[in-house]
Amino acid sequence: MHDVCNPSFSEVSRNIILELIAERKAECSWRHFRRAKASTTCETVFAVASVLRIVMLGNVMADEESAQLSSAVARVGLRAAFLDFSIGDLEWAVSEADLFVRLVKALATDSDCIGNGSIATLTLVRYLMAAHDGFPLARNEFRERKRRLEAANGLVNDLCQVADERRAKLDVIGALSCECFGAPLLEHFSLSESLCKLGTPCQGGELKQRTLCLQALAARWERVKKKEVEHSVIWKNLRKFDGVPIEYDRMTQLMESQKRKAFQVCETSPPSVEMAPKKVRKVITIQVKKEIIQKNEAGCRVIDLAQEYGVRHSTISTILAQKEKIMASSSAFKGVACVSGNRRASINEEMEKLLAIWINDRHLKGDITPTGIIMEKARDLSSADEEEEEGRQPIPTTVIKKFLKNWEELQEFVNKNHPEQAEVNRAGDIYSETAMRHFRQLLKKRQRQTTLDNFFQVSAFSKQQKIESSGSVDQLE
DNA sequence: ACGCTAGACCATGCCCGCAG
DNA sequence: CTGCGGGCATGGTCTAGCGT
Repeated sequence: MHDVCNPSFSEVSRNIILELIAERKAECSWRHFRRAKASTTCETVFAVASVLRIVMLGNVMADEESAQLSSAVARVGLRAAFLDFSIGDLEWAVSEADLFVRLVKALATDSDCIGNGSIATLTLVRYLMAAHDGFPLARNEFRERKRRLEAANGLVNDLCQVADERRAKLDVIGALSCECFGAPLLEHFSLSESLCKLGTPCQGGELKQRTLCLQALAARWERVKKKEVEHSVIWKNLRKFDGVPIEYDRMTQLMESQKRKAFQVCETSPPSVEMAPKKVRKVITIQVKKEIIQKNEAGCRVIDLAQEYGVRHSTISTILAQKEKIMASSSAFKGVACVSGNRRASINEEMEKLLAIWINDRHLKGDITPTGIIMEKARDLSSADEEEEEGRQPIPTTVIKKFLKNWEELQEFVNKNHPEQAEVNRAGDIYSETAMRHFRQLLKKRQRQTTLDNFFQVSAFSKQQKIESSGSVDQLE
């Protein structure tokens, strides 16, 4: 660790830093930087300068960049590499050099800069920001995160294979940017604009103006992000990746699942928070539930069943609590994954049974039943069920017919004799639509059901006849 | 097509009773 | 007291239905 009192430091490091930032013509950043150098260490100053270079030039991990950095280190006689600076020094430097941090933040959120940069860039900036925001990371943790983020870089490449390359990469980097800064990526803000707005000397009211500019940019991002579903998908998955590695297939599956949802508010929790893998809700079918109930009745313990079926013990308890309901229910279609608990299930079960009987009957007759006809039949049966669902006393068909006839007569009478026919017609149409339609449909359904019943009776009768006739033939033989 | 809502139900965490 | 089995309350997720 070198002391700042080293008389040669100021001039040498200033030159180096100016050299480093010359490419981007951001000399002004030195002025910000200078405020922090007075009592800090050489290593810290150099480290911050290195970060500045990384942020501005993009990819520190390239061999060429590393060589330049080593050269710079050699020239000022510092042994410290940029990854080896002390966290205490960095914290101090960052807290003192708030303007510098703002600059780094602004530059690092620029899409051109980040887009050309590496994950390592973000890692280092993240390190800066973590220290600045009060979440200092232990060195080992920092390195572990760096390792993970580099692995995440591989994930970026995978994503690029399944999505638009630049888009996906920017999305991931944007997500990483969120994670690094707790602030979003300003993806449409070019580097030159950043430098123009933020790279000039920051003094007095101008600083305030620039702060407002940053806030405006943040607001701009807020508008952009709401339209970007993929951002949240990749963001969330990157968070998961940073916590617990997830398989690529699993991730794409999650992406498909989450694309259906609206964009959720970008999370801004501290970067050290690790996310658990997204849980997947399993659906236990009626068949499986029945198996569970039967095994339990045979003496199998709840805990064993839970282990066997890979569910929580309380889930088994819940199933057992609903034992009667589950056992009473049935799926007319063997092998069909009839989802238990679906609120439509109970309504549909009866309909399924009737439908199965009907289809079986047609199969026995050698008919091939088209899907459309099956669906139509299902609708009919379902309608009949709904009528019973109401729980009211069924209205006799004759009463409905009489009622409808009376209504038609009433309409006819009013139309003939009322002075304001237009108004009456309008009111009559509304009433007919809202009240009378129900009874007309009810009558129609019953007529269909009667036809079906007749059909079943005829079928059953013909089958019975067939059986009897074949039996008599057997007897004769 | 999309968003909202209600209902169903699995997952989680906490609590209680019981046996050793 | 401790560990285990089971129940209960609550939250999260999914799906169907409905309105716009």
